[in-house]
Amino acid sequence: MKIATWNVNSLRVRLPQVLAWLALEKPDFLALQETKLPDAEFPQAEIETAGYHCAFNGQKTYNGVATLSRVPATQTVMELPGANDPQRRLLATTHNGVRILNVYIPNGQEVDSDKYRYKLDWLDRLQEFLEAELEEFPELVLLGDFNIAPEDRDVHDPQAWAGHVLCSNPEREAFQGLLDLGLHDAFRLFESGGDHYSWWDYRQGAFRRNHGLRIDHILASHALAERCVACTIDSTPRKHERPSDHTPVMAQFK
DNA sequence: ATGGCGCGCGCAGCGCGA
Repeated sequence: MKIATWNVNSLRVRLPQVLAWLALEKPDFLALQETKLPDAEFPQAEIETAGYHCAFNGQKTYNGVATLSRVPATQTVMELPGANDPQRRLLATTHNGVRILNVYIPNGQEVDSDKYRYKLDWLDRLQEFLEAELEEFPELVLLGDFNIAPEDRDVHDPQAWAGHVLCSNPEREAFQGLLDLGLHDAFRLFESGGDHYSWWDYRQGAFRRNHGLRIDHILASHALAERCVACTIDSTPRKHERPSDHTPVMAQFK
């Protein structure tokens, strides 16, 4: 079983790359973030032709998540409990007993801004939701664009980023809180070193210089982590013409 | 110190991302 996540920064623009990547890697699941299109404009026919079912939770212009899968979804949830939030950032689905929580966690813009407070509040609500979900679904994956670099080894220049959004202590503590509920960072099951990133700024030749951050994650419950045999970041799509600034992360389970 | 790129919207230039 292969499970992947990719922030595509507009599915309209990136659809050809997504279809090519599906054909090449043949994952069982692909969680997309920043689809940036309303549900009525979701390219369902093209993706079904490629052999995937689609669950999607989108809006115009901003945000939007979708989960592509070989097995159709049941038990779909599109809202975190406890808030009436118009931003489409969550999609929870079940596929033959495997629970997939696809998230586009808020960016936060700047520490102490309103958007930063919204991010921390969103993470609090995710923590509560995840706790309940783990009781119901032992085989669970929480994956997506977390907009958090969990540790300094996930940052190309930790000194420059110290205390800034994506690296601040409250964000990192919230990330650790998710792990403490019983999740494992799949990438760190296999690789303890630095220089492995999932996002690079479009500017300053950041990709060429490997000036990136590891902010896209696949977190697996105990039951699935025991079966995890690989987790890799595929940087090849970042080399394409008109790339997303994020690149896919994929985990394999026996 | 600032913006640097790419996207959406919509037709100019701005908000946003990270």
